[in-house]
Amino acid sequence: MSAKSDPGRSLALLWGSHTRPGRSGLTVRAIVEAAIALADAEGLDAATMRRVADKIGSGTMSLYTHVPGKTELNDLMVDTVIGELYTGVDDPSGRDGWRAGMRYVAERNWDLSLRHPWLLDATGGRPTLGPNALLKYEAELRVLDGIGLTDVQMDSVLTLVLTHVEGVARSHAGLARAQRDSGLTELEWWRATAPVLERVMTGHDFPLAGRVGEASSQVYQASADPVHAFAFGLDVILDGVQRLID
Amino acid sequence: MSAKSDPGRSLALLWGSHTRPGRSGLTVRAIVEAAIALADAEGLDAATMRRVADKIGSGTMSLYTHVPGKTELNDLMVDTVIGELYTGVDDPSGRDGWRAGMRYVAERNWDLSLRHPWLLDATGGRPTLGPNALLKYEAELRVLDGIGLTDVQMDSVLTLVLTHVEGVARSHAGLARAQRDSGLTELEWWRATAPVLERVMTGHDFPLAGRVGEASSQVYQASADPVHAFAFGLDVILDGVQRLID
DNA sequence: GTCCGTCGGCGTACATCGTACGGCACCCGC
DNA sequence: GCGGGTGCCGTACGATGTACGCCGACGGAC
Repeated sequence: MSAKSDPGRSLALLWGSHTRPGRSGLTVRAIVEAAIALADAEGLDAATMRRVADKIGSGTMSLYTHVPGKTELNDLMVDTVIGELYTGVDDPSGRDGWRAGMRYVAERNWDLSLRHPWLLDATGGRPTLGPNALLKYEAELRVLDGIGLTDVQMDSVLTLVLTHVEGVARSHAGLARAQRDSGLTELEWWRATAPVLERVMTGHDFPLAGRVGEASSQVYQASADPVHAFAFGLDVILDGVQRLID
Repeated sequence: MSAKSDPGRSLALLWGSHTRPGRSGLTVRAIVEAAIALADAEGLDAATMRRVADKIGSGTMSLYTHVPGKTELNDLMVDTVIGELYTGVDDPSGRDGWRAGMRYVAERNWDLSLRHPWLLDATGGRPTLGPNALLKYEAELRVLDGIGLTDVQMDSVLTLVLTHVEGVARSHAGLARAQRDSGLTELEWWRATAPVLERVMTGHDFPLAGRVGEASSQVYQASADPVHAFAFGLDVILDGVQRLID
């Protein structure tokens, strides 16, 4: 791993032209798209420099001519898929009221995370100030503009909703990944776990955990239900925001 | 990496005795504690099998006599630090009302994530049904028992609050990590980034993003403020829960 | 007391990762 | 036509988790 870290260069790359080819036709765009395809199909771990290069038909080290390193490639991947969010669909602010607008924002972000689960692993750390990320911020803020919130409150509300979506989406992705890695569905895993858990828990007493856990897993048919958590949490949060506005 | 995955064995390990020594005095407890110390000091990436073994004074492969693999060691680390949550302090349900109780739960979890930032990277996937995790679930549910929520609602509310805390804690940890890795403080990074961003953004127009982003970063003195997000979000969520109860 | 099977401890080896380094060959300006 | 810069890329290094198999020390049977 390199110790370098040049914010200026990263930013310039994010905003620059990705279609200017080198001698063999290699472009930044092609590299990023190959990496995204790999990550979509097999997870972020599969988006290896070697495998990306193979997919493109170039030598591994040739990638470094166009991209400083893995970190910057990740940033490019992130900003690229963020571009999918509101292109070809309605602007979030075109909805009827801030509540419907925020719900729409949440749903679009949720869908994006389902389509690209690796997004959650690739973000974190400093924000990715690419063009599409800024476009997204702008579009989402429009929903909250002019409804009686201060500027800081607008940012806080948006952050709150997005943090919620990210959290439940991460939970969803984690479960899906566990299922893929272990080869066990949620139900199979529970069937293998429950009896051992029962045996090992004898002597201890968890009345509430037992009662509530049982009720929940009965309803969810699983150990957790991110889809339900998404909807429930969004409702509660929007109710709280309502109260903030009044 | 091995392809194995034995829920039964993992559970048994979590609940079993960690103090039974092998021939050279090596115990599961010692291994786990060394790994935690490493992760606390230098991040989860530093908790390598080789480095853990070195710290203990044993051969690398000897660890595998006591622990099936890295995954299971992570689970053990997680359940162990979860044990810190409510030991030696008040039970969350001893508070005055569910609201103060939930606030306490959120704060304890937030503190834990600050003390052990790697926790956020080590969880995810299926839940870690260790003894301390169950104790935590039980203790936290007590806060919400008998206030007019159904069992499923109790689980949903708790999940919502914990998801929020996890999200903002992850944001905090990400910023701290970026600062450590890049050697740039938040302010230094912004000073290096802002001018380039300004230059590259000419021609585009982000009126709201500019206005709101400026106002926020002025108040936070940074690109984001997880501490503020924690408090703000918690208030909003608890207001929403209040409404759910009424 | 002796012997032997079992099992804890661990050295070596392998596939995989990101990437530093340096050589080769092409292409553009003179 | 030719010299220098630059795109391309093969090789090599230090990590990682862990499979495999050897060694040597215990514990029970006689």
